[in-house]
Amino acid sequence: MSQVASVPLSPTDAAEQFIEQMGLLLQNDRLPRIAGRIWGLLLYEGTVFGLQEMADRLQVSRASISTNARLLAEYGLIRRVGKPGSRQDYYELGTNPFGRMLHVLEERLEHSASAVTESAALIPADNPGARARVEELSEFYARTLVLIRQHMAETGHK
Amino acid sequence: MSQVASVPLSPTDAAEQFIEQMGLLLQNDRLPRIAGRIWGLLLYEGTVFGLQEMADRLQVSRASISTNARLLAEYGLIRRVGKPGSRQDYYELGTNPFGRMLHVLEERLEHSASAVTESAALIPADNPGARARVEELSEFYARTLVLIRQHMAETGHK
DNA sequence: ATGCTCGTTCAGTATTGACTGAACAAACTG
DNA sequence: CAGTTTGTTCAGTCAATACTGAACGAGCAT
Repeated sequence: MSQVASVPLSPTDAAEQFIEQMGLLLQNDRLPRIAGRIWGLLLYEGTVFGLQEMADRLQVSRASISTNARLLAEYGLIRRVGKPGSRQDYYELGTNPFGRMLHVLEERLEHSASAVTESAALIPADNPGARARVEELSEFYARTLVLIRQHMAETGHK
Repeated sequence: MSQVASVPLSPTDAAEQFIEQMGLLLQNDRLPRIAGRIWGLLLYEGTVFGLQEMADRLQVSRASISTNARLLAEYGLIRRVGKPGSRQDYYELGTNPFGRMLHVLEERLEHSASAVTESAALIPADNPGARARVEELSEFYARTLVLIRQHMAETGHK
């Protein structure tokens, strides 16, 4: 008989599963897979990890951890912290990480929106149809952007 | 002196510029660049285009147009139409294309949300901290999903 | 100093996925 | 019928980019 209902896995398996899931999931948002795994690890464990420690745990080169941890810290999803008596770099979850995710989304949308708006401005006046259609797209982006911002304000994910 | 204010380009240049912009922009959403260009072309011109015609205009193989036009039609962003007396495939903008974009976003979010929810269910009960954190992420996705759906309902982009 | 322990950088490799051209099938045309 | 126009499929190529290992540099420890 096969298991139908979802059954808790062994502790490490559940962690692995989640970490890999995050690797794939953040990859959809154009982050390197390793960045997603780091994020998954820190979220799952909820504690501080050293750079070397993460490299071992995720079976990945130190170089990759270094690069991707800095990337995530840049985005504010994680934060670099010090540990007294150690000269290693440690990382932990950032404050309000979900808000930071929305922020990243917001920035991307902004970028897209302004690209479209600029394109619209370049359309010759003798082509009102094209201009109207492109402006409609531009407004669509603008509305979506407003939506995200409202959401951030309302949920405290500012 | 360099041009500071945005000046309308020649008709074809404005089109090219916008089309290429769309190519890059949709690429951010994990669509092939050519799909973005097709979308840009149909949105800009607002008329019906034949498959061969698009291949010529975009300087791209028929094979690519075929594949990517079908992809966009799948997403509902464009629509395949017939033309009396011709056996070519023609394509035009779909109805409510912006709503379809939101729909695609919605589907992706759904997928991510359920992946996270399933992962949470696999976490052993003796690790309540991890489970709580993962569930928080799961709820974050759920909230965002609700937001998108409200937006779709409100703006008529259903 | 000398040797460690770190993190970063960089050149090279590997992987992924987009794009193409050719071959094909189906449906038309004469 | 043979020959054309059309769309699709597929194997192969190309391009982008993630990842690695090695080299390096800075700071510690002894």
